[in-house]
Amino acid sequence: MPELPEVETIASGLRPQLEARCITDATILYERVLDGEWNTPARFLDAVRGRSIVSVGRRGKLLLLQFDDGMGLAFHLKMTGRLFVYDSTEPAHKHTRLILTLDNGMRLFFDDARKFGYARLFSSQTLCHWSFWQKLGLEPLCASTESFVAAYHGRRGRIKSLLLNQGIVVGIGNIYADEALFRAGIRPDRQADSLSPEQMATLHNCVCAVLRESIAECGSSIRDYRDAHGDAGAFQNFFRVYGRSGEQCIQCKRLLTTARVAGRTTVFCETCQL
DNA sequence: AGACCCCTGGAC
DNA sequence: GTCCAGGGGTCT
Repeated sequence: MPELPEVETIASGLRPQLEARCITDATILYERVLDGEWNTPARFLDAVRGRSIVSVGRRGKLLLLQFDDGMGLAFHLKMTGRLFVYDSTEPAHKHTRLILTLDNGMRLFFDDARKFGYARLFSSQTLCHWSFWQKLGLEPLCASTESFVAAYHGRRGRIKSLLLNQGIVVGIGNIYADEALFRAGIRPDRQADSLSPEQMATLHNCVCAVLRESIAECGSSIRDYRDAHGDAGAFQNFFRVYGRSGEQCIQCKRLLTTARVAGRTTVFCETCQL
């Protein structure tokens, strides 16, 4: 699934196609794609028709369409969600769950093979009752190193599971957790409270570096991810550990180790990461 | 911290 | 068939 760089890439691609457009209609092909207070087709349709999109943004791994009156629509793509804009001739695909029709005749498709993703309408009122939203942590690329280090201070548990915790810092998933920890020379199973502030500062630098480099490559395409134009990203060609279990460490040439950390497959180098 | 759960599809 | 997958929620 899309992590921060992938959602950022999708937002960049959708922006010119959606900004200043009006939503004239919606087609719900899978009812459970709707989340939140407007989670029935009737409520959703009634609330979304006629809204104009003033901006396309991202918060953590959520893609946001902001309307003009404090309302908005949030998409969580989870593992296999995709967003594309097509012209009116494009038929719904096998995994299309939601279609928004625009005032220029184009249509925004939300496709999601595994049905984990959702679309959630929100208003400034309802946003405060959405606990996932309320709990979201720091944006890593906006946070100062001091605030990043402070956010993890006093937290217990393995560092990788804390990196995956969206309540502390947002946007990091399984790929970028492993890649950042390798760059920082930190084992994924290290207890976070055993790391020095200097090591945590290094980790912040590595998190930012890997996220920025991935954004520059339009994200990582392993299986399902495609940007808003249907194109694959290229950052998978630059992975140092993710998906390379059993291959040689690029630094020390020893074989990379695979483990299960925080319930996720984890690849790291036992020599280079301490 | 772990074990499930939500689902589907691809690799083997 | 079995196992795996860019996420996150809940329950023990």
